[in-house]
Amino acid sequence: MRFSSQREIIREIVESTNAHPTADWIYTKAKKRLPNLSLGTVYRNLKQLDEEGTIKAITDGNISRYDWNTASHDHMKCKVCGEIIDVHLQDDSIRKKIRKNYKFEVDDVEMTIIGTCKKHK
Amino acid sequence: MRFSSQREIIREIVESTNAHPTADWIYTKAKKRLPNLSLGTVYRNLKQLDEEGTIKAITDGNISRYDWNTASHDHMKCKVCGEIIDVHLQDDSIRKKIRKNYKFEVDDVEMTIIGTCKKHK
DNA sequence: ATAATAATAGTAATTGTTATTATTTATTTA
DNA sequence: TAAATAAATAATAACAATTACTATTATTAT
Repeated sequence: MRFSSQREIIREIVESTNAHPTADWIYTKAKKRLPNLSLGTVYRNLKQLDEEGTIKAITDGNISRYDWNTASHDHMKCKVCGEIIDVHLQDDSIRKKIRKNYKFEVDDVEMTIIGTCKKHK
Repeated sequence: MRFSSQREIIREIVESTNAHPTADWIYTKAKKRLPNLSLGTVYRNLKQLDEEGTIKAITDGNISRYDWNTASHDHMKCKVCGEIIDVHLQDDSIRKKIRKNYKFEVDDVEMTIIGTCKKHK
């Protein structure tokens, strides 16, 4: 994969926030620096960055969000405000349990806690 | 909510499989019994059945699937064949941990294990 | 510097889902 | 039982998120 300034800026924007932004949010932000950026370029680069493991695509309802934090962690999603909060809940008991009981090779454990955050309960 | 034969058939179809079908799959199956069923009717009824707690909508990548099993359980998804296998991994240590450490009110814990199933590894 | 080709902008197309509306159907009321 | 009511429907259009296409531009190897 060769250098592109578009991709660099997209990566910087993802890395600048803990808010798990959508492609469109990233596009709007990047557009200020690259006025004739196009949305397809954002999607293509986010996919590439995800594939090379620089960022991680996560799924929120039926839309994609992007996380700079590629280390294993979980999310708590507030159904009132939609905020997605990083949290670490997994221990390796889950992977152990799978290894023990199922013939299934684990790549990743995705866990989202749905509920109400402290600001809204 | 009043009776409709469309909704009954949609519910029966969801309850007939462990394959976590999509709206479109349900539509195709239901269409054989109700030749002028429309896809909007399928979506509307799936939403209603989910809201009243008869079935549970789950998210797979960026599309919706539907599960007759409304009891708390987890999923293992094979990245080769796409199959979603029911599994029970959670114990209440996760909910306990959240209660202890965060001011967050939990409604639901969604956990999906991504990996390779026994048929494909 | 030049050639090869990956990445881009701009745009069209596709997919999954929701909204609209005239008509039909289940339920309530007389 | 028949008429009044309002919820549900089929058909279709609209929508939002994402992907595909193509002529042009930019990066890199020679």
